[in-house]
Amino acid sequence: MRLIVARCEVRYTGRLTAVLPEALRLLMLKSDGSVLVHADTGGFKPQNWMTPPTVIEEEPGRIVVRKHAGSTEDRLEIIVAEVISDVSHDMGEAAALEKEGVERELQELLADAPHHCGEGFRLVRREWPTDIGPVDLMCRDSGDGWVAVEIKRVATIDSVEQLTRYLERIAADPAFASPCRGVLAASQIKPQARVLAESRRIVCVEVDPAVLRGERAPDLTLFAA
Amino acid sequence: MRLIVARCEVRYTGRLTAVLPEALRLLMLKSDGSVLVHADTGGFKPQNWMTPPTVIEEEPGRIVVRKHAGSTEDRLEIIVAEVISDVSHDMGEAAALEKEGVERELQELLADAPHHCGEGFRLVRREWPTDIGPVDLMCRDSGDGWVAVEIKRVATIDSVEQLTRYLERIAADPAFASPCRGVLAASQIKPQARVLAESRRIVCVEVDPAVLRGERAPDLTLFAA
DNA sequence: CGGTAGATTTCGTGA
DNA sequence: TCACGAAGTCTACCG
Repeated sequence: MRLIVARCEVRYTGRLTAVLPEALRLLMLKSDGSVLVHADTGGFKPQNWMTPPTVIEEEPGRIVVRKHAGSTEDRLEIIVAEVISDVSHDMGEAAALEKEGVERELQELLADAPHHCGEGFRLVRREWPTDIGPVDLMCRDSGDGWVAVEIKRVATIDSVEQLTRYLERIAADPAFASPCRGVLAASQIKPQARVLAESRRIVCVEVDPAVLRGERAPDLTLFAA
Repeated sequence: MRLIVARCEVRYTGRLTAVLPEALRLLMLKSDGSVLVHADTGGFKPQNWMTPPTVIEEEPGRIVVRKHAGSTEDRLEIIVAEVISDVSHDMGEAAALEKEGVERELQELLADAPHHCGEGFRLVRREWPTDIGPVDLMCRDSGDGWVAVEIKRVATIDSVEQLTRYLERIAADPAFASPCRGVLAASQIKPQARVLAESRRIVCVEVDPAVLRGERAPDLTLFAA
């Protein structure tokens, strides 16, 4: 990784046109071809950047980063007025991130305990294929009726639209003799999503990942213990 | 801005739990409180991070970053095994980014020239309010009929869903005596969005921002000149 | 390579 | 503060 602290002007042309007036910034050139321009503020996001694959050309006072983007070309031009610091570090391989708590884990937990989505639910299969994408969980309820379960970490209006599209496709599928209803299961369900879901007769279920993992008893809060 | 190159292990707990095994990485501490952990690969995104507002505690061999996130707390813990480099730079204010070419500009251009959305279109108002959000442009067509125009840079299935919701709300609004049709205007319309739109009798219009800006003549390509 | 869905999305804006 | 929509979203996955 090469780190350059420099007074520079930056121009980007591609999906939009942008100009950063001359100022002191950090230029980060990664070994995978990424180029990031960071200011001392602005949080997470670089002020400007280019993701791999890139071609980097360097000449005194100027760094040009190019990238093919369909029929056109993305171009990041850095005009360097003054270099304060320019160092390189060989970092080798940085082991990948291990994480839990995302939607994938929620789907695994609910697949192992589908009754948390509704009383008497039994799993038929995960990732049930339809012609517009897979339903997260396809279940049968206590009356043997079909239930399509859509799982989200945070359920929004878009989640309801997504499940609605699946239900439309399933309703149009002659393989389904009996009707299929929908359940939206999520750690958090936005109020507007809940309203839209219920207006479409989709059942909303909020699930607590800690309960599913067995780390906390259901129907108990921290204060009730 | 403080730049630390160090062999370190990183643990994050908050919206999820994540662990980065010990490896050589760049730690970026911005003056606004942002903390970013970058590897030499992985492009745009830090391997781990925390956005302001944060509280940073430092002791030998350990940096802890905290942040209030609703009822709980986000915590980023960096266990530093070996420091390779540790430098600080005063960067002052980096002037803001100036950009054009985004959806906002497209909406302004089409508001000034609504006939690009359909022959004889006249603008009634921008950001026409409905109870589920504003319609980008509300127009009248050559026959004095209502037209709701949704503007996107890239139109996807979600864009069609959004416009459909607006049209549903407008149809249910007693203030509209005559029916309102929908037009989806975008620089690029995804094929599946086009199919869904046309199945719902929504007209699709692809617009070229360069033509709207008057930089290029309509109905001419670069090769036709 | 294009399309879809997820993300600790982040980020801005308006109520 | 909350909620919604845009983003040069970026990224992984699947066809």
